[in-house]
Amino acid sequence: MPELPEVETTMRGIKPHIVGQCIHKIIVRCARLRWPIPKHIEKSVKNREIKKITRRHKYLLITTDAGTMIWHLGMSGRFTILPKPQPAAPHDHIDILLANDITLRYTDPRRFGCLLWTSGDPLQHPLLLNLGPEPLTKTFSGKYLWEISRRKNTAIKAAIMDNRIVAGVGNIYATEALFIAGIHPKTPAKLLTLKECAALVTAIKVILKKAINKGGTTLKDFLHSNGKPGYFRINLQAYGRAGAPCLLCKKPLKSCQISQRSSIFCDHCQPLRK
DNA sequence: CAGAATACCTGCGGGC
DNA sequence: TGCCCGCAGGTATTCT
Repeated sequence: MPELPEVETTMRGIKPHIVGQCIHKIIVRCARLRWPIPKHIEKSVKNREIKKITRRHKYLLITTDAGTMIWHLGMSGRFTILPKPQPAAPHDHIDILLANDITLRYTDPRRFGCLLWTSGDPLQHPLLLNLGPEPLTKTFSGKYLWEISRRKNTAIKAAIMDNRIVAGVGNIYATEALFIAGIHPKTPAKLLTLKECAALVTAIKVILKKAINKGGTTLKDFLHSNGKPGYFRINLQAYGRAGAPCLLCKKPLKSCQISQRSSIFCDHCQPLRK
């Protein structure tokens, strides 16, 4: 159930095992992910060398000498590195067999993930073309968020989860960042001051970096005989704590829905302005 | 156009 | 115990 830090950790975890390796074969057991896996994928990747793996938004881009696999983990996708072939369990939809005998396995119970292929520049793919800046770059600044918010009536939480505004802030880290910045998630974006936007952007960067660092400690777990890397969770102050006492003022945290997603906040520490 | 609802799936925990 | 319900960290697509 990956957000950006989990995708970043996944990338770092599998990278040393797959880059430079030749793809012996790809086994697709179930092609019905969010979109069907292209039929030609077997032919496209066979005997190709993996040149690099990168991340844009929550997409993992595995580039070979012939083209790029565009991979998304959806809500429940994960990769496992298997040192030798293993029987497939339920939801083990894809295996990539590498020349070094290692298998890169993709498991995804809910099948909200996807595996697509492009022979061109993956950043020009329709799914990636209109994404906003990466949250950990300088482009994503308080001033940027403030300016783009001037014409946005929508709740600030919906705005920071809009991947056209900033790419890769999911429900957990949006919830946490708003708590840290002391901003009510339902505040109309256009009401935020420049100072509040700066605080929110800083909070987003801090929480994402903290999570990525925490994920770093699990990197070694990617190479397992039968193991599953499993996602980590940093200490969360708001997400998942509805009804529990606010860590700042002890009042019970409240819950509400924003864009069909649950949002946790403290109505004392994150007062609503309308 | 913006913004909100809908759709896609399976698994899990809680209540009865 | 077993069934039913609501909920889950994703986002493209469809709607109003």
